[in-house]
Amino acid sequence: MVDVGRLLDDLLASYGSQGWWPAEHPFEVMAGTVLVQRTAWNNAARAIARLRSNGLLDHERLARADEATLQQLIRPAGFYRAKAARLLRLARFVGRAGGIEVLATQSTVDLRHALLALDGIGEETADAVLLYAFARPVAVIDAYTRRVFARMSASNREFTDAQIRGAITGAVSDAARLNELHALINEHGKRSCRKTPVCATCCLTSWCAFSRG
DNA sequence: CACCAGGGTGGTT
DNA sequence: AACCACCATGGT
Repeated sequence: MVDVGRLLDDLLASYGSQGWWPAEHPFEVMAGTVLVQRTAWNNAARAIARLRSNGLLDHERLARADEATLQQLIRPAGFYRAKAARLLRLARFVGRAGGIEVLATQSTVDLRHALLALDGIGEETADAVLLYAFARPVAVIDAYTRRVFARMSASNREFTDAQIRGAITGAVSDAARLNELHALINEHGKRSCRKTPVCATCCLTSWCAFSRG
C-alpha cells in the first residue's frame, strides 16, 4: 500500500502548505463545498464573494433568500439552479439542527449521516464539510486521490475508497494534516498528467511512481 | 476550438 | 455494477 506519511511530506516539500479552507466561518465553508462542486475554485470564490456582499453567508438569512435571486448571485460558480437549491436545503438543515454551534457538538458519525441525507451532498462533499468546516479527522477522497493511489501502487491497480481511507487515516490521524494532504493531492493532481495509465515525462515531483524517474 | 474544474443525481444497460 | 446525461460558467 501507499506510504501516506511520506506522500504528505513529499507533497509539502514540493508545493508548500496550501492553507485550505480560506473562510471565516464554518457555514461559509459549508456553502463553499456546494459551490465548488465540479467547479474551479476561482469561480466558486466569486460566487462566495457575491453571497458575502449580500449578507447571505449566514444560514438564517440564506434560508430565507429568494431562490431566483440566489441563482443569479451564484451564477459564476455554474450549475446555478442545482446549487441554489442545494444551498437552500443546506441552510435549512443547519437551522433545523439549531445552528452551527449545535452541529459542532454532534459526533462525526452522526453529523456525516445527517449530511449524507441531504439531496446534493454526497460522500466527498460530506467529508469535506466534516474536515474543513468542523475540523474532524476525516479523509476526503476524490478523483485525484484515487488516481494518485493507483499510480503509486505497484501495478497501477485501483483501490477501493475504503482501502484508501484506511491507508490515509492509519497514517495521518489529525485534522490539520488531513487538511493539507487533500489540498496538496489536488494541487498535484491539477498539474500532473491526465493520461492513463502512466506518463513518462510530465510528473513534476520526484516521488511520483508514474514519472518513472 | 476542445477540454476541464476541489460532484451529485437519476436513468439505462 | 458500469456507464450515461444533465447541471452551466469561466479559464486555458
